[in-house]
Amino acid sequence: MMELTRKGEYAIRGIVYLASRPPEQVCLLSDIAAAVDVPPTFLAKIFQQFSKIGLVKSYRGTGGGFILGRAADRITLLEVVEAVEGPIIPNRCVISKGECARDTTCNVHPVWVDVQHQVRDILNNVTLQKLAEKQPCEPIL
Amino acid sequence: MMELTRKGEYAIRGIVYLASRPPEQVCLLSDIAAAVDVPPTFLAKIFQQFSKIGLVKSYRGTGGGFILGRAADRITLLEVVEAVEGPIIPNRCVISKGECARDTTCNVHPVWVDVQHQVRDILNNVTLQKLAEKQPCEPIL
DNA sequence: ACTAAAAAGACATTTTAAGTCTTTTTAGGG
DNA sequence: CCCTAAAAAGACTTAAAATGTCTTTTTAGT
Ligand code: SF4
Ligand code: SF4
Repeated sequence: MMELTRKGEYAIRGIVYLASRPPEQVCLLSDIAAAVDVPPTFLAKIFQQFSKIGLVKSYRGTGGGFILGRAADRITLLEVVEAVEGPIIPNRCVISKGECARDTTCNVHPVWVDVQHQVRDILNNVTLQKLAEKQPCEPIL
Repeated sequence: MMELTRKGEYAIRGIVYLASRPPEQVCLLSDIAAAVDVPPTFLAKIFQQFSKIGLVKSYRGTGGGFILGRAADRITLLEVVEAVEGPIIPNRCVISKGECARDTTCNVHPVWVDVQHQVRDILNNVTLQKLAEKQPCEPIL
């Protein structure tokens, strides 16, 4: 249950890789796809979605490619995930009031609201910058 | 993303209803299904799964039906959900070490581990007893 | 004009979800 | 012992979503 799809996983890998590159450096989709081991045509679809909402900026034609739409420390994992997977919905009754007729009396409903908040909170506190930075050094065991 | 299936939703509704009935009282599947508005044949499959792992106890033949397998305060929502949906897996790299070759260096991996723990923690702290109890009284606004 | 690259959208395949139907097993009652 | 009520088991069906691919179009640099 609650499993991220491959699309979501690929999306994260791709944009984290982009965040790890020097800013302002335009990256070819084919290079990103090769680096993160994702089918190029599939990653293309994903980056088109990113582009539409401004998470990345695209340049067409010769010398084209992608750069981040904003600084890496101002893009959260939550944004990336929701861009391709849609909103975090542990159960349909959290979509909006009235989705389930029982929601006013149901004792389970608040649990899903809680889950939604916790998950969103975790993902919202992780930036692409943090994800892209190299491990400084292994903790001593 | 992360959406409970109908099967999971139906499973919860069914067993919470059972928990709301007097203990030791055998309930007909058809009655439960009608009460929680779930297709009886589908709920039958769900309760068979419950029965196999002891979450409910079944009696066959005339006068048969279902009762809870344990006291309602000793069955958690986590158990119910995992019984029908499988384990809480936000991403496949949390299934086991080695599922993703990148997991030792990947900065995203610990985020999914965190999500898994938080969600499991929430669901594990809700018992069927809490879910079955009637709202005592509305909080005064 | 030629070429490189992303955008758009139609198409294909596989897997999962969401049930249904039929047959079998079990148990109680007359 | 037979009849009936009920769950168990398993095959089957249909619809939707996931996971891609392929082709054509647009854009931009040389
Ligand atoms: S958890 Fe409660 S409110 Fe939410 S869908 Fe289920 S019955 Fe409805
Ligand atoms: S989050 Fe990291 S470790 Fe997990 S599947 Fe993705 S790349 Fe692998």
